[in-house]
Amino acid sequence: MVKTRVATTGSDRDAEHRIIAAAHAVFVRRGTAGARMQEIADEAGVNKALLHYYFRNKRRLADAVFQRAIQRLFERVAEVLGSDEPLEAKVETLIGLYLDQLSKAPFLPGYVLAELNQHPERATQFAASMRARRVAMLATLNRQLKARIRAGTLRRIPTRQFIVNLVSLCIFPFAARPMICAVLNLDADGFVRFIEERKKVLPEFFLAALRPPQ
Amino acid sequence: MVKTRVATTGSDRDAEHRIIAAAHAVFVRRGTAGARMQEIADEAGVNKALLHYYFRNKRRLADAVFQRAIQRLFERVAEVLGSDEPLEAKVETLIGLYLDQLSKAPFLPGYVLAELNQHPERATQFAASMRARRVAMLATLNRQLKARIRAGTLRRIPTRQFIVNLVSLCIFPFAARPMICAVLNLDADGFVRFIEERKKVLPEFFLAALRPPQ
DNA sequence: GTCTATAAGCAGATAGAC
DNA sequence: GTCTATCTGCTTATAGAC
Repeated sequence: MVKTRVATTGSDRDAEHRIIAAAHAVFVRRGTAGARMQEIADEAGVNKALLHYYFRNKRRLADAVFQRAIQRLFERVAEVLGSDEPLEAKVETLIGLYLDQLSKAPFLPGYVLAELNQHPERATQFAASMRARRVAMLATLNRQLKARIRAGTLRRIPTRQFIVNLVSLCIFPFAARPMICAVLNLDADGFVRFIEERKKVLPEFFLAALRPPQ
Repeated sequence: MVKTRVATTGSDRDAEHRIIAAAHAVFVRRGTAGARMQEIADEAGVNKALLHYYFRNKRRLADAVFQRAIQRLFERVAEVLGSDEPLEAKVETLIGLYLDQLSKAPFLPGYVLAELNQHPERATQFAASMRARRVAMLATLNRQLKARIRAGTLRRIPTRQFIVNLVSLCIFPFAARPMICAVLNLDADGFVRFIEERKKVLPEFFLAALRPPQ
């Protein structure tokens, strides 16, 4: 008997979808080693055995979740970085995009970084899923920077340092959220306001750093 | 019978010291949930039971390691941030100190961030160990920035954004090391060179961002 | 496809000899 | 203080009914 699929939105479609959504939530907050299949089953509203039916074992489920996570985290960002938009506009677009996107998934960066540090094989998985975009993105950006430096309208900076600076300033506050909240004495609401403030301050700050000397 | 302590250096003093050094290594690379008492015992060259003799259980051992880690990561940094050194010098000192220190313990930031994200109770522990320095540090820095902004020798920026920017640019490259190596196609040696380059580029970049408009 | 029940393995923790 | 041996409980994974 074929089950009739009702067109519903989002998280309560079919069991498989509910499971991976639940797995995402649990892996993100506990890390792969800390996550429990039982907790995922509970959160999905199904039995533990069903997780194995769909994903065979914990490892495969974790792989699927990680793959989804890096896709979410970098898909649109890589597009923007590699686009032909002028440099200043690109920086502003990227900061806005990142801060908005991460505001909606503030624990994603911490999860991805932890996975990459604790499971070396993830780095390979990550590299593979980046390979397609990596080269084009670097080439475009490199060309833009070189041209502007030659024209004297940009402070001299290696492309890779430019990228790492930009990404650091966007991602770190989320990855280090508990640390920042402790040091700056912020509650959840205070952190939201901090990020709102950051949306205004960061583009100014970054663009100022790019202006040539004198 | 009292054991005669021979004055040796570093890691092979007594069993307790060997255990915590081993625990540090294992917790840092696996995370608390992924770490195994057996692996720690092996790395310390003692039996599992001895870990329990000295630290009673895994939780207490993990607490001790985490406490050590945050102390190493922030002790000297907080001193510099709260000192009365002039602003530009302070920035240069801090960047140099951070990049040098983290070059020697490149996995520490990833571990601390992961712990803070995955174990909410750690945030409390962290906040407690910061409380002493936190207020003084913020006050000193705030005073410096305010004075310079009033004098027109500094771009207007909220103190907390200043701190987060500075810390992001220093710590993130280490916390995201596997990610950065994948995107920039660096091996272990390439990463070291990247950081060396960064020691020169980052102070310029950061100080440029602080210069007032016009 | 989804469940219940259970097997199999492992990790943390303790008892007790030396 | 340090070891060997062992227990207990938990977690993943499977068997098999519906």
